[in-house]
Amino acid sequence: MAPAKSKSRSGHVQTPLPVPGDHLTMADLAKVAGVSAITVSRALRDSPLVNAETRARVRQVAEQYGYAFNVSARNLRLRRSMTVAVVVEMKPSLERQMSGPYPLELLGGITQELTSSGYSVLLTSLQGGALPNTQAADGVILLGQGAHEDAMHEVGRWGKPMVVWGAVSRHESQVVVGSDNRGGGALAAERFIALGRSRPAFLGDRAHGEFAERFDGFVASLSKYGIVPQAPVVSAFTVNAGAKAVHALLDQHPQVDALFAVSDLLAIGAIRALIERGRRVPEDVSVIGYDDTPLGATYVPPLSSVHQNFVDAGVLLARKVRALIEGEPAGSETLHTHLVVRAT
Amino acid sequence: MAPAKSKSRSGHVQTPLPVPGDHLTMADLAKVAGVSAITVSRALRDSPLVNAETRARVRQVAEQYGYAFNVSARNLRLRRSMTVAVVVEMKPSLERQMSGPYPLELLGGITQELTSSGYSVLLTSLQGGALPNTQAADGVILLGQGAHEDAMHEVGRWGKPMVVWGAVSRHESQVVVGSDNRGGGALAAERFIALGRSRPAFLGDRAHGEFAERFDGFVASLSKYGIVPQAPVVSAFTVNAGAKAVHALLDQHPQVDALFAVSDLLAIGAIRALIERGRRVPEDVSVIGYDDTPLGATYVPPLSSVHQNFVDAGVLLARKVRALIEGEPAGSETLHTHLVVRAT
DNA sequence: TTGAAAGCGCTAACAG
DNA sequence: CTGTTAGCGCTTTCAA
Repeated sequence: MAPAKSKSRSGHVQTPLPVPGDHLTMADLAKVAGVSAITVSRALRDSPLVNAETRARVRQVAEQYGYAFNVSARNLRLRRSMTVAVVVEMKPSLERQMSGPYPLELLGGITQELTSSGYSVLLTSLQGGALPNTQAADGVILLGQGAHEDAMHEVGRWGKPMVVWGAVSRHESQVVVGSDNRGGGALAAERFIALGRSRPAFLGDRAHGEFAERFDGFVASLSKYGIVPQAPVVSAFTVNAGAKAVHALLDQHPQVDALFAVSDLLAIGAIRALIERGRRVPEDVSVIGYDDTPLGATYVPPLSSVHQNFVDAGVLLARKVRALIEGEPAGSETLHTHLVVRAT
Repeated sequence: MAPAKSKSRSGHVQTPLPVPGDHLTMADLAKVAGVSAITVSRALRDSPLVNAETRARVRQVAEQYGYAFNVSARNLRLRRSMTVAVVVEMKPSLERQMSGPYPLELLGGITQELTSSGYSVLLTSLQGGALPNTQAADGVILLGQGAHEDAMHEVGRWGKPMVVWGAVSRHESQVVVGSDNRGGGALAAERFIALGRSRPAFLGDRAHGEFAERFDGFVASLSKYGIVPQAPVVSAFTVNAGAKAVHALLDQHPQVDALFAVSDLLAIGAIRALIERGRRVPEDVSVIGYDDTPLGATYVPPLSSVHQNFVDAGVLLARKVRALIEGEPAGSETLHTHLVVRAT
């Protein structure tokens, strides 16, 4: 009395043939298609080890029966998860505001590239410790505003392929993708020079790796013309912080004629302060922001800003983890940056 | 000659005991701790079916040997993925701008709630069709700006627990979480009434479900005072669209004295247009935006806006899919909304 | 080109 | 409280 396999919802012991809508396995499909399970597996993966005809038949059956591939089984067998964990700081705080579409575009690029190559994207934040699921990822991408040194070390300890978004120069031993911050700073400097400005200032917290690089590029380019910029203390990322810093700056250096801010938000705060102090923008003071946010673009006056393509950045991050996971080499890389000149 | 198991990196056939740093299984831990694999499994899951002492020993060994739990194996065995797919529109387009921290906060809330209850968050976009990985999720959360009817039906067809972020009233048969859009509209209306305004207008595309609700709430509250608002055509989400709409509105109805916009961006565009047309804000025209973005809060003048807590919304979405997955009931729900009164 | 056997690491079900 | 047995669904050998 060999008990017939009867998972089918139809439930007839005499009908081992599955029914569309059932929960199917490759073995079930195999039965229907008159082949073995391994052949189904091959057909579904486009293996060259299967006849084109057979493959077509199998796929057709799979389609018809609404077969759903079991990822867990494959992963268990392959000892891989085909998953990349993305660690993001999702709690916008006062000092560290996740403004604009920036992180979302980055996520978009990552997701697009990774999913189209068969990986899936696991979203995680830092709080709460590493989940088993996160630890099972084949690789990790670290986002956030660059201050995640601790996270970097923690994740680094897992010994997994890891790629970081941030300031490239800071972490020699890691694979880092970042925009060309020095180049961005240089762009702003050159623009100011072209406009004949000679008393520029830099607005941004240089404790932040990426901003330090922008500052360096800014300073280096200006120094070719014998100019040394002011660099007032800026405590935060917000419009108010920008305004406050500029008020303080004007108290000390009323002749400032150009401002380069590390974010559009800061730049907007700067413009506000300038206007409150009777300066005209751009007649008296030129202002350049960073990130080219829609916010800046549609501000009055429309803000000139350094543009970075975050979607591309996301794609690049994804490619690099993938390379690392697959044992190929990958190095740090810097993304091209350009200046969008608008009214300011 | 029974071949000794020798996965250990140490490689000695005589040393079946694993070594810290190896790739370990529960069976390996079991050997070290002098128990069986199932006991290890129970200990690690805090099952009551295991002695406290045994549990402690097992956990200690696991810790010491750097044991990594294999999620795939558990998922295969349990026939679950412990994963929730989040479908997001990550490509900010011109008409549908993902402005502000909105989607990221939502994601933050979702991630926080889901990961802390053992689920992981799988990020997916719509393009490229449903990946096997996505289809394997135990549940789905649909984000995006509400126009994802097609996605909703597609995902609905998978027959998985699904929760949607958007306009609650639109989809009776689905579990929808959304902010109290009608309430938000009413809040704006009441504020205008309190300010003695009598010729208000609504700014936003009513083809969008959530905006239609805001409009309804706005109209309903105003009607109690016998007031019918203007509702010019607004084509997009941007500052420019807001400005354009208001210019057109002023051409037709120069006496407008209050504007309620469905987004802060739109509201800012509106203020710009008002000023260009010589109107003072708020002396001549009151303006209220939506979403209470940092952008609006720090604008000059600081924008009054309807606030919604997106982190809470994310948490709620997460709780509801989880409930659905676990077979508990869950209904649609509306989130409290309040008006932040600033200068406008 | 196809198939049979084996096993990835875990846990539910049933003994003991 | 602990253990034995079995099997989740897939794919890498190896053989035909």
